Amino acid sequence: MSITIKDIARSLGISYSSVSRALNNKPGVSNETRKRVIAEAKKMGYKPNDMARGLVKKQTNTIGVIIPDIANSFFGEVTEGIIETANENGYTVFLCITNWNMEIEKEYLRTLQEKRVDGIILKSSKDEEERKYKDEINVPYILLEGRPTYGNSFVGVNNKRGGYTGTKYLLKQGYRNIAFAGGSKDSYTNMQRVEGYIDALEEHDIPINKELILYNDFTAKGGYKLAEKLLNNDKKIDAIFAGNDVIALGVLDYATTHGFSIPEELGVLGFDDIFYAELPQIQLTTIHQPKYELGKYALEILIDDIHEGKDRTCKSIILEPKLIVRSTTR
Amino acid sequence: MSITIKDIARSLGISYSSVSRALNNKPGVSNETRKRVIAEAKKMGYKPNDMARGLVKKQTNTIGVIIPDIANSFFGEVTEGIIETANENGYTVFLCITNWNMEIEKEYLRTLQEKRVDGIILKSSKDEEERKYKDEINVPYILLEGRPTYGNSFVGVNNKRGGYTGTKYLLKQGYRNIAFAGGSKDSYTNMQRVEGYIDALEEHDIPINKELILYNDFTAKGGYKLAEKLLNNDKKIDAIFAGNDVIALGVLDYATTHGFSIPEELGVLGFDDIFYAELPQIQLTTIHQPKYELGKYALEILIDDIHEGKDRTCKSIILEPKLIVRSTTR
DNA sequence: ATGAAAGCGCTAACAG
DNA sequence: CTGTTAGCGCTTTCAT
Repeated sequence: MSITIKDIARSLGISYSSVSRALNNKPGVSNETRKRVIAEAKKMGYKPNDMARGLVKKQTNTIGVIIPDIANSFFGEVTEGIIETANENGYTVFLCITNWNMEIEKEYLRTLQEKRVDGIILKSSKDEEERKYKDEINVPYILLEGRPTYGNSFVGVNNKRGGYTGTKYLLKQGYRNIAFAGGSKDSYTNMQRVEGYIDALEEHDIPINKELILYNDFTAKGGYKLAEKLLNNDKKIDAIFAGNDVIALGVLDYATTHGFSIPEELGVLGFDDIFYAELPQIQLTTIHQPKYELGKYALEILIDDIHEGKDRTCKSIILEPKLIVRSTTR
Repeated sequence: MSITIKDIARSLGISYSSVSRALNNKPGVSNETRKRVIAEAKKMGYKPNDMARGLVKKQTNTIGVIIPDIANSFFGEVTEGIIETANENGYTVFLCITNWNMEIEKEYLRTLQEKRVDGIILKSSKDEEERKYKDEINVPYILLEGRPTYGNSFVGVNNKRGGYTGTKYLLKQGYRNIAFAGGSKDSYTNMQRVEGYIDALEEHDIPINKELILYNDFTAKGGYKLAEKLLNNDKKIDAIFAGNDVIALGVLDYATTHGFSIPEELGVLGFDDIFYAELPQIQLTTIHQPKYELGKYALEILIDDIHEGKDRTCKSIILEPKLIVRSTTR
């Protein structure tokens, strides 16, 4: 069917190991034969078989990336950083989308290892579960944006700091009754943001009201529902810190369609700084995360881990988030 | 290093072909041994090697997807449809992002074939080039959203119809001096939309003004630049039909920040209906494409092609786009 | 039902 | 410099 080095060896009347050497730029072939081999290979339309090669070399130049949701442009941008950096380094990536489903996540972990990927970048749907993977994962893997685990490399931002910075800013702008519209409770990053939020309030001697800290999921719909719960009563909430930008979009949706004037009557703060946050129609004040860089660093560290092999050191990169002031806060 | 069927055969004192049969649910093993094998495999933490398997079975249960840009949520949603459907069918996908770069695209085509993917879904960065791939691609592949090519399966929407429908609507709403802010000239889909636009104008005996049909690329920045060119003069343009939603966002950006009242003074129409188009702050009137379905059908047809093998028939699915009226048109 | 053996396409060690 | 050979881990005949 498809043509192999044996075919081109036969066609040239030489041994196929010579063909292999020639094609791989290995020493041990005369320039003469090397040229002939390369020419013949091209002529015959030869395409090396990576599986056969991988089988003997025990490496595939392939990595697996597991993320919960690609339509969310936060992950879209992170993924872009990963894939582009991977390609620059000669790796191809298997992209796996879990839809925040742990069963699917585990299934992927299995599949990727059966495909013998050289490494895995994982954003777990349930950060707490990550620790249990230790024994199940036998290739280098790196945790992305979750809970740093002992013994594994990690890349993420300082979420607590982000929560703190954002809340401090809202306070400084005169907001006093600030709610938190979170994503999943299972999300470690989400809870870190909440902790930062609490820290800032306490620093200002504002009592923490549990009823103002709500969770749903990381979608616009979730944000809409939370906004409804928070605003459709007499709680007099004057600002909502959203667990991420997509949630914030949902909050804005509810608020604008229900007559809240923004930013005077209600301040809205997001987290991530996705592309759409800066559209003139949105102008969302938010905590910026360096998304592309997150992906880039994740991949670079993973490659280091792969090269270091069995006794790799555990690396950790924590980037600092940054407040971006736009128009949804006064 | 990693454990193999030989290891588990040795540990059980049986031949490794029996192990293979047991693990693959093939006949030819007693239930007794089958159970023992499965238990032992689990106990030893055995993970089958897909490369070895693929080498003999000549199939990888892997497909390659090549798209220009994942950050654009149009492709994000299409990709989601592809990946989810792939997984449901037991396939894993290599995701390749070309950044609209033809060199990278060709490189990917090579790499994917060396990885012996079972099939490829391709959205080329330059639709015209697709035809040249015939000889270079030796696996089933399907064209996504480009120019249907003789001899290949295809999935896309009726772009001409979309351009026509949108323009007719603008006309009906009383807009008369309608410009087209396109993406790349190399994009067949883009040009089809332009053709539909022209058809509609001609039907109303409105002369075509080439100066009102401009091209840049499929980004918000591109849209912003085109809007500047179109609006910053005395051309009295009263509506802009954008090549896609992201372009439309750029157009809206320019228009709002330069004091044009929308939709009275200027109507804006997009194409795609990405998630962000329906945000209350945006409310973009646009031509809806069934994105998830596009991906889903693409994958399903590809699988059919793969199963049909050498003498596969060429299938083609053309979906109808649909006008969604929101607030950027009167 | 089980085992032995061939072979998928390739790399790498070993002779010559 | 070149050819022979032994695997990589697995599936699949073919015997037994």
